[in-house]
Amino acid sequence: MTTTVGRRTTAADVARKAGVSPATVGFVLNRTKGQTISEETRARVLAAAQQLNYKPHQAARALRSGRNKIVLLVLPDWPLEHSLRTNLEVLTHALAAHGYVLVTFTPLPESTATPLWAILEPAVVIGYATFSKEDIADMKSLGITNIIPSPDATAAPASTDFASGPRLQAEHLLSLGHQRLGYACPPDPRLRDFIQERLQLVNRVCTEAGIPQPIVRQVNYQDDSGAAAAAEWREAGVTAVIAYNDETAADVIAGAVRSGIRVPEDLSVVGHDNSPLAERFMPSISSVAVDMERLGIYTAAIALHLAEGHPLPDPPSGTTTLVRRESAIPL
Amino acid sequence: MTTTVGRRTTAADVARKAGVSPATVGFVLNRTKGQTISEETRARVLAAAQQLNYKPHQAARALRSGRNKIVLLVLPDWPLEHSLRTNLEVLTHALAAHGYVLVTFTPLPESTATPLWAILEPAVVIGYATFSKEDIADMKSLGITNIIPSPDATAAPASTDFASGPRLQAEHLLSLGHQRLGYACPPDPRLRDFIQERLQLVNRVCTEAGIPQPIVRQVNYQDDSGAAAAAEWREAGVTAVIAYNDETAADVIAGAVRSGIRVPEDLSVVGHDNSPLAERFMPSISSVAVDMERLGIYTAAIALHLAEGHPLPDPPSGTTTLVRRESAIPL
DNA sequence: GAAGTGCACTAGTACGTACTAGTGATGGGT
DNA sequence: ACCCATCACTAGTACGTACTAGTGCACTTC
Repeated sequence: MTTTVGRRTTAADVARKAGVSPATVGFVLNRTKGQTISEETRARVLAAAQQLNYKPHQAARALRSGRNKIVLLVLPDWPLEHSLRTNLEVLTHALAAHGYVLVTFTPLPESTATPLWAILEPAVVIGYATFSKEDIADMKSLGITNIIPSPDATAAPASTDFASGPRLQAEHLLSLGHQRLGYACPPDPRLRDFIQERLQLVNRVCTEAGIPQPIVRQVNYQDDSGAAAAAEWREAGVTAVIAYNDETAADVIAGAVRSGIRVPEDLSVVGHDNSPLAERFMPSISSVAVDMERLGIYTAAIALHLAEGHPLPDPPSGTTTLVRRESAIPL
Repeated sequence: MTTTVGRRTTAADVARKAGVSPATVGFVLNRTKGQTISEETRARVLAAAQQLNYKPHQAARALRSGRNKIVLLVLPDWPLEHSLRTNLEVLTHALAAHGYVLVTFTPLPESTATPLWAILEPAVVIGYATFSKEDIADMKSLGITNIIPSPDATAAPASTDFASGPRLQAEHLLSLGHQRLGYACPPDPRLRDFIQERLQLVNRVCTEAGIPQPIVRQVNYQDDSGAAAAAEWREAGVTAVIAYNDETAADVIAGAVRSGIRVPEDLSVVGHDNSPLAERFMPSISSVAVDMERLGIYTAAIALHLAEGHPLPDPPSGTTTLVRRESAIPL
């Protein structure tokens, strides 16, 4: 209840109250190794810090130690998938457990504003899109070396497992006996590269199985592209469609049903992300679920490995599974 | 290309290169008012800073000036509505335009971890849930006085306009001639207070219109509560249902349709949030759209007002509108 | 020509922390 | 009795910035 207006409590205040030097306070509070402090003094310092409600000034700490406890997550400027939200939460809390703070940031392509990493100078930068050469050079010039995915080889955090999603979609439909597939993707130009990536994985499975590659169509809920695509697929003998994500799957189903093609009787559909939409839609949508919980924890582990030298755990496996629902049935 | 390993470029380096004192560098770069610097010197300093790629050390700046440029957004630990995502993006960029950084944070109820505001000591804290007395006391003890919504009266950022959503839902159904209403909400206990709030707004409209208050039912996609609720409503003569959000609306529709009650012919349904689900669902769901773009800009303006004394704009109005779709028709 | 005024700068310091180098005291070994 | 090691601390400094309190100089005013 000491109303010392304006002045914040510093380590010096704690030192004065505990009757020791500021250095001792630092040793106690930071558990500095290589320093021996008597149990009695330690207790006195701790008590004083508690009573004064001492909180170290982060800016001063960062200035002195030359590093802060910020992890910057750079998100792409494209529509976010539902599952990312879980991922963010898990990542936030896994890092917070070690005193780190997760800051998210979406750079706008047209913006000339300083990227956030120049302002925050985070201990680690995680990119959910890959960084450009210029970005990496910029970061390195700022002394930021902990970058995920690592620019000089070594593993990407989660992309390995993400790759198995499209594979699962294709294999699921093949195992149901479908031989002629369609692929549905949203028209959003920002997604182009990702669509290509997923599509290639699907193509590879088809090639391996000795069936033709899927017929690709863009589908949108704002027009009748869903119905048009469904008709074309039907014409071509397609019996099952792989959708880029659950929303696109819903668009395909809506387009098909509205033009008299039954799902799943006439056309099976598989989505991706296992979003709430997939569970709620009528018919409910078979989809690929990614265990964001474990992936988030793994990403946090990589970040802490880079920042603090924590041991690096093995990459998780089996984080991607297929959830069977109503929208896909055997041929 | 000077590979001065490890050492970062400081204002002193710039000063040396430009042949001036470090103070002058500060004056030029910060456009300190009350200081006159010749045009020639200014240009020389700017050029030197550019060449050395000088970026002020944020921690040092924060330490010296006593304030940083972080705005902390505290998000509640409840399922996020779709619209929030847009809101976040707008807020992030509106603040970034003035050099501020938006950090989001979700405290976990069971967690004993230090709240993020103690670590970051942000210039402004924005809460999308209201803060507890303890939280506010904690912030004040850390010298954080810029809190939104303001603990000592004055306006909340967006809640005013959020309040009109439930009102719009009810008025829309009344205008379609419905006299006996149902209210559907998700069972999530974390949402209880918000459901209560929205429900009361709906109740008020009903009372004003002289019709009975809606019959409230919890609805969930995991069981047949949707079908059960639909049956009970029908029994009671309910012809239209207000849903807490679009997901709940979808649950109601799914439950009704699966048990033979047609939507909208037998039962009209109105959602809230105008999420992608509302557009895609079959039937598509009439819903309340909130203009997150404008609300985000307004929230940023409040934050900048508190942090920098920027002028406070008038609160936006008409940010909430009802989008008519297939799920609600005249009685 | 003395005093005053404004310009264009500089020297130097404080912010709060983490940590290095050092200091006195105690104790063990020979 | 002497030396050295260990313990338990303390004095003091550097981190990079923003800004206060000057300083020297040209130029005007009476």
